[in-house]
Amino acid sequence: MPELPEVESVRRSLLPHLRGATVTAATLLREDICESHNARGGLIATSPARLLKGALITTILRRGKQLAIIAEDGRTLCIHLGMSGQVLAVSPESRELSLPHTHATWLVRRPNANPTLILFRDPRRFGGLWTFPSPEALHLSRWNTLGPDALDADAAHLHAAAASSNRPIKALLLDQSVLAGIGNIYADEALFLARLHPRSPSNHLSPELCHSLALAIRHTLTAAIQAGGSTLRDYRDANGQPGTAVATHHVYGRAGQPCTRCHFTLISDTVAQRTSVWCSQCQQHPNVPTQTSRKTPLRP
DNA sequence: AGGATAGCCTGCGGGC
DNA sequence: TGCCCGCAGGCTATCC
Repeated sequence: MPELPEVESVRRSLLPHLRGATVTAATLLREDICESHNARGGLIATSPARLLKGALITTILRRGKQLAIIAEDGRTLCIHLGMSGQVLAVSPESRELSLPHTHATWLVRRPNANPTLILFRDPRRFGGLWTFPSPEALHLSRWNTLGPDALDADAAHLHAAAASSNRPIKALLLDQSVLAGIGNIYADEALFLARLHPRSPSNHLSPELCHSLALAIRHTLTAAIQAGGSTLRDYRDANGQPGTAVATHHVYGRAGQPCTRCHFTLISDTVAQRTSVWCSQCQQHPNVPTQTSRKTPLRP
């Protein structure tokens, strides 16, 4: 469930705890959730130093659904939350230390501040940690497979990717190599906003429809970030705060309820191997492209 | 080669 | 009450 807006919310809530902080201890409690890589991408043994022990943290990057904590000397820790992962900043005396499925911890200290304990939890273990000697090594061996960040969704790029595929448009949106950051929730929401049927063949989308869709993606993700992300059950930011974006969902989780636009009953079915919800009245397949394709105005 | 599918893993809710 | 089943989900490996 952590998709781009949730991961961005974690990044923003984590940054005040980590920027300018020194990592005084790094502990891996479960070895198989972490992979360490050398500069060429080869696998090497994980150590506290590779998990940033002794490092001064300068910033946290995000690409799609992945985070990267960057140290002044270049050391880079990539974090993927999978579907149930959490990064929590707590007091070192906190009881949350004993939460089950805590796989790694970092003790960090900022100048003139009390120490903070950072926890990585991931009950379902679809997430994980990856260490690299530099941000370049991360890009080389991991982030190079990702498409542009979905916050920068661009009509021309989307159209180019769509034109070469007849997969349903929803499958294209979920493909992280096309656009990084969209998951099941925001795919459905963006398609609703763009009035596109999730089963629309990608190569039937006109440049105008791709423009509407890119706009809808950016709008959906930006609004969700402002709401702190969608908390269905587990999601929390680094301070333990849930997000309120669920209240703004038009379709996800609303099957059987009336469409917020036309009041028809929203339907649910499997598209691209994912439970999908849409309005059969508002969301149409695009007409097969013609010389005189109509512009479809984007109206929430 | 592109696209569909299986499998990973745990927690929770529904049905019996 | 307790058990079992199905489902949720991102991503990789594998198959067609």
